[in-house]
Amino acid sequence: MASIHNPSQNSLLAALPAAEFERLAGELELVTLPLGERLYDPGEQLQHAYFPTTAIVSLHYVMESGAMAETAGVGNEGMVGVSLFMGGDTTPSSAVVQAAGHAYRLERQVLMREFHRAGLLQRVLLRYTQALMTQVTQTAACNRHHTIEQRLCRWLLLAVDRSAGRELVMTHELVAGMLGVRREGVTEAAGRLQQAGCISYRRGHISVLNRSALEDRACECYAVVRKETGRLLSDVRYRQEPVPALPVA
Amino acid sequence: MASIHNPSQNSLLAALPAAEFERLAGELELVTLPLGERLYDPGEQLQHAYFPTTAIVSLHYVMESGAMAETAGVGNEGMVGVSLFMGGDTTPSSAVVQAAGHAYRLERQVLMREFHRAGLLQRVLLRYTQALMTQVTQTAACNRHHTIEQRLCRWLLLAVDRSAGRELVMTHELVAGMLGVRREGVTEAAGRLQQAGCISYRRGHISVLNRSALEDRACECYAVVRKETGRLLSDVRYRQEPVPALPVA
DNA sequence: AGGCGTCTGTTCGCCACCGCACAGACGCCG
DNA sequence: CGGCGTCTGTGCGGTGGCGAACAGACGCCT
Repeated sequence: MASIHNPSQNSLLAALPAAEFERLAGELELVTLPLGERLYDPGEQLQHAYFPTTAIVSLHYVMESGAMAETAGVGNEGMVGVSLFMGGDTTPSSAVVQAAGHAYRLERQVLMREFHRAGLLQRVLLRYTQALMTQVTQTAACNRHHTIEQRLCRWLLLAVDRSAGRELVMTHELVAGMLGVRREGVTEAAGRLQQAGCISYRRGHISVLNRSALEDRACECYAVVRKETGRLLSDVRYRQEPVPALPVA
Repeated sequence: MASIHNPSQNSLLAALPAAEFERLAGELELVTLPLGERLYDPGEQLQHAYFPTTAIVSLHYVMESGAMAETAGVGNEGMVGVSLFMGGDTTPSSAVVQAAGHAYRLERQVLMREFHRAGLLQRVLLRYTQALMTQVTQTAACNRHHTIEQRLCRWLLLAVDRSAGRELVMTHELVAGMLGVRREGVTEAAGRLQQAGCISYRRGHISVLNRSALEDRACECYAVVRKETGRLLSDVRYRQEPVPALPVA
């Protein structure tokens, strides 16, 4: 049963040299992450770091008014819980499972211990944190200057890049939460994209039909995030089986 | 002449134990940063890290369209150039001097060497990076949900917190660039704040008259950033001579 | 003192997005 | 198979912010 799961499905873990990988492998615990599960809440002391393989996790911030906005997403290219090794142990954000799947998790103490060995793991984690920062930065600018439709395209592309297939289990309502907009706004934008043949959807499911058309309608932010993630994690990339790989220089 | 300047005016440097501080002191170069100077541009290989003392630096992102938005500000509580030790050497953002003043800078190689000693400097820098991430995250959410007036209040408060006095040398035009809005929007919002007695301004200068009134009109984001920065840098705080210190738990 | 570049004030039409309200449709579950 | 909860479609008025255009005012510079 566990044979189909392997820590090296996560790019960060896969990037480690054999010795470090082996040392960690014994400590990694495979967990199943159901849709909607909260990995941590604002101000909460983190106990584990998560390395998603098939799951996708969304980092977001909830305002006093209840309004929310996603600041970054994490798939098999990254990890959840960077503040463990950055210090401070908590953040004002929360992390919620956006697509059910699996992840390997590591105890807080184990992660800290390995991080402070100053081996390749440290290097990989810091680089990933830098990529995460880029993503958040881009989201900040994007939120300010781009339309709902552009941001929806960007979000869909980033989401399918992290998925095995091209169908997302996702309602307009949830997407609206991620983008920090009204549900109706998503319905309208999605309707236009469907009419244009970029995507198709039915109650709770969204499929990407035409990647490049979506990329044309997306804002520059998608390409920036993708390119920068590729650059920083060089040989370590997003999972992208059926995807015509962007030439990551 | 140099006697009035001291590296310990920067909180991160001041937080170092004597031994580490001394070792660095010889390598720190005092520089004068004039308004508008660009410390780095997107994609450029960084050569120095900057630890501001009296200067304030703004990190921002410029879109293809030319529109821009600040993602974070750095004063004497922080440093510019975290990507040096995070890896990757470059970022898609740029750093521009927002308020003229001084900073100490460190050669790239020296910073790297000291960072990898894994002493307190590393710890301090990672914690600061975490605080920076909080600031960017908050900006992302704020850009999505708050009005120009609220964001202007937040921005003014963060700016005076980093300044010695309560007057900022700053035009509406520049502020608009930071907030990623039209100049006219800033003029209108500033007009209202002046009428309410929160601030006063004249051509190129803005003075904060009533902090608490500004705080009331600001969005929650100001308090979150300030509190989180205080928490992460515990004994290491924003300069705040005339400011009634927030109880930083 | 005069002149000019920059900064500020104000106005007007326009549009993306909001908040609300409600109709229909899907699909799970008893 | 019928029923109900959730999700999707659509329409309405309201508004914050945009883009453009221009008048006035400040203040530096000669």
